[in-house]
Amino acid sequence: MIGVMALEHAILVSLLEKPGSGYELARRFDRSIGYFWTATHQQIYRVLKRMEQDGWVDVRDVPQQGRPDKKEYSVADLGRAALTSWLHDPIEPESVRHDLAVKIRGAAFDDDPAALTREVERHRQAHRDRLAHYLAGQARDFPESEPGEAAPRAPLDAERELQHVVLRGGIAYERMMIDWLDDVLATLARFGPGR
Amino acid sequence: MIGVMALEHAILVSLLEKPGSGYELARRFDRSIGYFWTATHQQIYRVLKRMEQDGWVDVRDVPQQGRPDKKEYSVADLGRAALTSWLHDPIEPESVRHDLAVKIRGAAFDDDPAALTREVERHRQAHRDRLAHYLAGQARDFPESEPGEAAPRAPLDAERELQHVVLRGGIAYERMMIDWLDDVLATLARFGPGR
DNA sequence: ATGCACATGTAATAAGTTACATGATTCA
DNA sequence: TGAATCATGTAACTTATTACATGTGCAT
Repeated sequence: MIGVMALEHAILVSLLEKPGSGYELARRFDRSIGYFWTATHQQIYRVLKRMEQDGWVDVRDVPQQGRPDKKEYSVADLGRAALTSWLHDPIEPESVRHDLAVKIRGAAFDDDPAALTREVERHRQAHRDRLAHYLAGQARDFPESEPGEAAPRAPLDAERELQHVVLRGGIAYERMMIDWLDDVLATLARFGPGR
Repeated sequence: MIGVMALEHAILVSLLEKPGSGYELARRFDRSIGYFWTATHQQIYRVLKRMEQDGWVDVRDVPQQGRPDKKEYSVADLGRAALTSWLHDPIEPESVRHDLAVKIRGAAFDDDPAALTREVERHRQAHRDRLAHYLAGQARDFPESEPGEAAPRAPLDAERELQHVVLRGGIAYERMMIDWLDDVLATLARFGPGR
């Protein structure tokens, strides 16, 4: 078996970090985990059901005051074994899908290339927003990391260190994207007015 | 309608750059276009058939010597209009899927974190290979760009400039990934031996 | 009463992957 | 004759998206 079905594994990692309900998982997938994996609540509930049937997770009904009851999921032994197995299984270096790159090459055949400039500026702003959000998260959750320093000075526990290095990856990605979109805008400006 | 169904649009762009058969498209999706969009030949033949039915592309039987005949596809007016419409339609800044990031956070719950080191090294090598491939392509197809210079000196035609800026994006992405994977390896080394 | 955050789902559709299948021509 | 490249497809399955659907409790 090759590296497939990663949503299950992302859920397992998230539940190992902290047990929670489908709703809570959906919110995490809009935040920290969502930085490198997206999933809607519909998908999460469906997969969670299957994982429960397969014995990967345990469920516990949690009555709540002031809000609807919830089902709290936690990782069972079988789930942990499945995760370990997946972790030891090599995966293919991911194949990227960049809609925006398709649009940029497509702009050569567009009568109105100014539309692309506006679109690229929108995306650039979105990446700036995301970068600001990541940096705020880093300052809040990893205050020990000095600005300009790639790594914390003293070794911490593995879980936190690994969360931090993933966050640094997100930060590097957003910075790269902003720089590249600047390059795209400069390129568009160079031949745009002369058309 | 929001920005969906981008395979059709990637095919339209590719056919506008140069008409070709499904087989040729599949090979392009393993090369230049494949840098930012992947598709198998099965997918391409299926979508091409639908696009033909919708009048987006024209087909022409091309008898060949020394090899099987092929169907050459080219973009019809309806297809060009569909592309323009999609180009002018804003798309969401893409949601990323990084299996490797899931694995990295998951490694905190793995008995054998050395397995992740090997996996990260494999990925790092794959990104180095891809970077070398991109740089070779740049040297071959855009010799006017000086090393260390972000952009060509004299304005070229839009199609080439846009292809080049997309390639520069691929190069920036691979460089960022290699640097980040170095950071990951350093992080793993810091707490790995002490476990 | 209206809207919002919390909470959990089903159904239909679209998109993507994997396995299977065929056939031509060239070259060793 | 056997492998490699070129060329085109079908079928089954899995995954992801979109639309629809329901209900609690709190605050305004």
